[in-house]
Amino acid sequence: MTHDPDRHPTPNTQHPTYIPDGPVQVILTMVKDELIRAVESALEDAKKAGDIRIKEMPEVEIDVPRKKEFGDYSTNVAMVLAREIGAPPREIAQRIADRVTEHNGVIDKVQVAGAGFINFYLKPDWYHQVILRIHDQGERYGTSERFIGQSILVEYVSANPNGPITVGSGRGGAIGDVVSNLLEAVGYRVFREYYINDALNSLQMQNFGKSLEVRYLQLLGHDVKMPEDGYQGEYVIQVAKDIVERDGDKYVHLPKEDRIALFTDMGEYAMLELQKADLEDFGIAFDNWYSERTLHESSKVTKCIEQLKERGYAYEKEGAIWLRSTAFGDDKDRTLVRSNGQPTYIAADTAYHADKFERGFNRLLNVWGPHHHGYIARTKAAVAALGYDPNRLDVLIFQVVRLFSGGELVMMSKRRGDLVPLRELVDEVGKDAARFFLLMRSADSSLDFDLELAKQQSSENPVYYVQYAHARISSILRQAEESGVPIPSVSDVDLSLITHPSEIDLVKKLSDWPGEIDRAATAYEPHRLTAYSTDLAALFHVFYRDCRVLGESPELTAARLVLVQAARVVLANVLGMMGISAPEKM
RNA sequence: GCGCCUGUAGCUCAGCGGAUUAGAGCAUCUGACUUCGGAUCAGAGGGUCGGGGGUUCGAGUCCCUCCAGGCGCGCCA
Repeated sequence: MTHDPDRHPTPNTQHPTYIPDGPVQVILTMVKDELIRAVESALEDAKKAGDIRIKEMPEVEIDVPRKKEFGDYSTNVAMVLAREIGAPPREIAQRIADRVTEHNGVIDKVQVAGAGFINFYLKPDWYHQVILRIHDQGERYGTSERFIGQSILVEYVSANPNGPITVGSGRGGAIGDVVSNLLEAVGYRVFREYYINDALNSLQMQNFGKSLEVRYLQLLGHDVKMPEDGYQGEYVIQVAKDIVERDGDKYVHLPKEDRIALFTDMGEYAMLELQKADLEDFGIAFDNWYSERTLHESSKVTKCIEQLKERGYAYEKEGAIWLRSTAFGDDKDRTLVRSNGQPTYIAADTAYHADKFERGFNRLLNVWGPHHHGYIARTKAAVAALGYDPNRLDVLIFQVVRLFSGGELVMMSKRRGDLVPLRELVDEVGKDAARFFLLMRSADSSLDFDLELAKQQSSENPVYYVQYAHARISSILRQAEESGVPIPSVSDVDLSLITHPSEIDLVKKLSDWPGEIDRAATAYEPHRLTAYSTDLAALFHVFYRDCRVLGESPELTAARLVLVQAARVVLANVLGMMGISAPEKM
């Protein structure tokens, strides 16, 4: 078994890198920046003229208003300044608005509204720029170079190698995978890693080895009983069967201790293979599988403890060695080495995090399951005790998954819903639906997975709804080509024919994509993508109802084909970012 | 007892560092197909944003407190 840590991060070859070749202007940012500059210039002019008396320039924020009657963008800067100036916000807003237009070419109209908002209406040709850009950038559209030159190691799933990947871990997998995609899209070099909790002294692993050993002996007719806390799962018997089939009874006569050690090893190997396959069929692949055991074997754990002692953050008490994590805000100090001489999980995890930093990553992200929030403080403390800035480590905790079928909570015997094997879920609803549903809620919320809905092939099922939009677009483009209408080149098309409100709404949504990526990536919020994808699909369907593409005048058909093409690009990009297929036919 | 997460429409949930009249899907009711995929679309009803204080010109959003639910608090991992 080879899961030696790869000491040097290598470029990720298994996933597309979203790093663009040349400088990329993010559209949303571009327009926002222009508007910010326009407002700032207006403010400075007003200040010079004595219209507005302020000491320092405020930070100008540009928002997308909730309602489109309020324009394309708006700012609340006048309300922010109201207190300092001591004048009504609307009056200040008017003074700024009067000076804004002369500073910017994309603004069509400026309006003061509400409590003192300045609403901006953009010139229509700005939307044409969006379409041009999407065609120009294709699958790179939406990516940015914001974090170019930075690297991040994302650790996720990291289950014990003693069973199949569960639905709960699957949620972590989907989140980790898509967050990784997002981080790549904003310029990070991303390294995806699975930490194998395979320490030999771990009770879980020993217990697993014993259970496998018992199943093996039972299959060979020996009268041995499973330990009460043993692993009852069917898969343990299957692994034992495989061993009997391959090796027969050759382990029966070994000393019991040796036999258990051997079966722990063989079991782990089998489970890692199983887990890799489970994850692969779920669309997840790692750059590296990092074995906890190797940390002990290479004495990195020992060295790490020595280092902590030297730094004064590890001490001996009652025959054990403790981490002084309270020095960094943890509730209590934590045991690093038990009085029987065996290092704890935390000791290994500390060494592991040190190793991650030593490998040269700028940032670390751990995607952890619901039961690990208590470990954030101690892990950060350990990192800080070793002299690393704990702010370079982020931990994303996600909540439990519950499976529902026909309104009933699914229980597997006595097991919780999130202990159902991921494979069973994927077999039942498919990879695309499984991923979409597991991504659908914010990580902070527990997730109720509706199996019936996920299987449904109707618009009620969001993943079908979104994929249907993509298939529908593909169908239009296909039909255009079949009927001899060539897909025009953007430069040959008169985009000023794109004027219908449904067309404009669609384009505006397309223009949001770079901003959506940026926010979802920097806040580690992959669930935003599911919402964005359904919004985009909905706007396409509205457009489809209102605007015919084929059979209009050649010029209008050409313009709409270009728009439809752009929608397809973005829809495919969103689905691709989520690891979900974008079918041309369904 | 301490810590983390959650509490928004009948249900499942969005609501970004506070801001113009709180949103979506489902469910309910009413509508739309001789033409590009009806696996679609339109309209209607439905909310004291768990309660109470506070900060603010302005709070679902920030602070405090209480209540309810989930999950953690090991010389287990």
